Amino acid sequence: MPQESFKFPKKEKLCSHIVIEELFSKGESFVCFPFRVIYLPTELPEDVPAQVLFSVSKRRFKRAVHRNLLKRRSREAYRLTRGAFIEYLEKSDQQIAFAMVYISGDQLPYAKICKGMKKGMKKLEEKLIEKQAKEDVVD
RNA sequence: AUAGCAAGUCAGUCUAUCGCCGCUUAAUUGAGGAGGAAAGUCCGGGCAAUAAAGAGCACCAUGCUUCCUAACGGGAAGAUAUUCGUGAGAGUAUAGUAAUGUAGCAGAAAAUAACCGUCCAGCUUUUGUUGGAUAAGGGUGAAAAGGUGAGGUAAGAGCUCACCGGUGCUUGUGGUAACAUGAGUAGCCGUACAACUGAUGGAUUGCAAGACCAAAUAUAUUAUGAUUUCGAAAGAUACAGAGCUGCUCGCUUUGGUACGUAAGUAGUCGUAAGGGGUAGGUUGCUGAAAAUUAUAAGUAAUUAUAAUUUUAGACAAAUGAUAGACCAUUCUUUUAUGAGUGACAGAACCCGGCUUAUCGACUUGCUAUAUUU
RNA sequence: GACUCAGUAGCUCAGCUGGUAGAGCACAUCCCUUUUAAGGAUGGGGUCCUGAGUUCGAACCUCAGCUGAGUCA
Repeated sequence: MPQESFKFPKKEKLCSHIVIEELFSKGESFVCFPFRVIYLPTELPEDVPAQVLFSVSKRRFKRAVHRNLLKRRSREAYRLTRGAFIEYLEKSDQQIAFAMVYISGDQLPYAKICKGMKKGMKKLEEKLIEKQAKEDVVD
C-alpha cells in the first residue's frame, strides 16, 4: 500500500477560463446536501486526473470572510477525502473537471462538510462508472 | 467606591500533525505570509496613457485666523457666535451684501411700508366724505424697520436729550493674526438667503492604466513557383472583299476566324518572409512622502538628526483544518466539574486622510456624587 | 478591483432652479344600459429607501448608511 498523498498543489485547481466555461455550459450536475456538483470528463491542460473548483455564492453570504472560510473548509475536506476517487480515475485512465458549489443557507461546521464531501465523491464515482458502462455498451 | 469625560494602546496565547502561496536551497533545506479599520470608495497625491500656445467665460468644490503637510474638502493650536451637559467636556456655524434676484400662506405692509387707527383743514345740520400730516397701537409671521425713560407736538416720530445695544472713521494697549479692550468722533443706524459679487483650486481617464514576448486560427502586404482567364504588333495557313487586269495564278491591301509566343492584367493553389494581434505568459509589483528605537525643536499637528531592520505579493485569487493546554467570559449546578462562546471583519497598483463597523481589556489626565480621614 | 446610475400610490412614471406631492392604469361608490363592457362623475390610497445636517420651511441641497441595476476582460 503506497502512502496516501494529502498534497493539493495548484495543478489540481481549475484555473483555465475555457475549461470553466465549457464545464458550466455542457456539464452534468447533481445535488449532494451541502454541495451541488457539476462535472464534465474532458482533456485537461495539465497532466493530472482531476481539476476542482470551489464556489460560494455572494448572494447567500454577503461578507468575504464567511465565503473564504467556507471555501477553505471545503477545500480541506476534499484534500483529505479524495484518495480513493483519484485512485479510481488513474486506474480507468480518465480526466475530469468538476465544480463544487456551496448551496446551504448557513455556515456549517467542518465535520458536516467533511461528511457531505465523502458522500459526494462516492456518488460522483458511481456516476462515472455508470457512464463508462453505457459507452462500452454503445461501442 | 460608583458613574462619567478626554487622549492613547492591545485586538486571545502556545504546542503537535497534515496542508496552501510566492521566495530560496543540492535537498521539505531555510526564513516569511492578512488589518485597525485591509471595508465604504468620500477627498488629496504618486504612477501611467491620452490631450494641451495662451487667455477669458461657463461648470464644480472650498470658505474666521495662524501653522503643519508632497497635497487636501484633512490635521493642530486659537478667535467669535450658538446648542447640549450639574461638570470634566462635546457638537455646529463663521468670505461679501454696493448692484441683481427671491422671501409661498398669513398680514395693512416682506423692504423707496399708510388698510384700520390718531390729528389738522375743506365740504356737510349729524352720519359721512375729500385732501394732507403721522410709524405711538393693531389676533399675522421664521423675520416687522434699535430698546427704556423724559422732553416735545395739532397728533406723533432719534425730532431732541440721558442710559443701554450696535455700526463706520481716527487712535492707545495686548496678540504673528482672527480678535479682545480703552478713548475720541459721526450719522442716528432696514432683516435673511442666494443660483448674485469677489477670492482660491480644478484637463480627462484609471493598474481591467500602460509596456514586452507570443502558440492555434484567419490574414493586409512582399517575394517566388505552378495553373487558368483576357491578350497587341509581327508571322503563317484557309476564307471573303477591293485593286494591279477582262479571267486564272501571283502580288499588294482590308476584314474577321482559328493557331501560337513574350511582356502585361485578373484569379486560384503551394512555399517563404511579415505586420497587427487572440488564448497564454512576463512586466507594472512592492525599498517606500517605509517601519522601529533614541535624542533635539515646537503648546501641538509635525519636523530634523542618528542607529537598526527589510517586513504579504495572490490573479476562478494563498494565509487553513484537526487535536490538546492556557487566558477571558456566559449558563447550569453537586463548587469542581460539565456544556458553550471568542468583536468587527479578509490585502488586490501604492501612499496620506475622512467616514462607517467593533467583544473585551489596559494606561494616563480630569469631572460629578457619596462616605471616611 | 475601478467607475456610473436608480429608489415617489398596488403597477408604470412625472415633479428641472427649495413653498399644500401629481398623471395614466388598477381599486371603491354612483350615473348611463334589460345586463356586461366601453363612457361619465366622485372618492380612498403615500414612512417621497433610512438617519443626520443646512434652512423659517427639504421629495428636491449637503453628509453618512441600506437596497437594486449597469459599464470596463
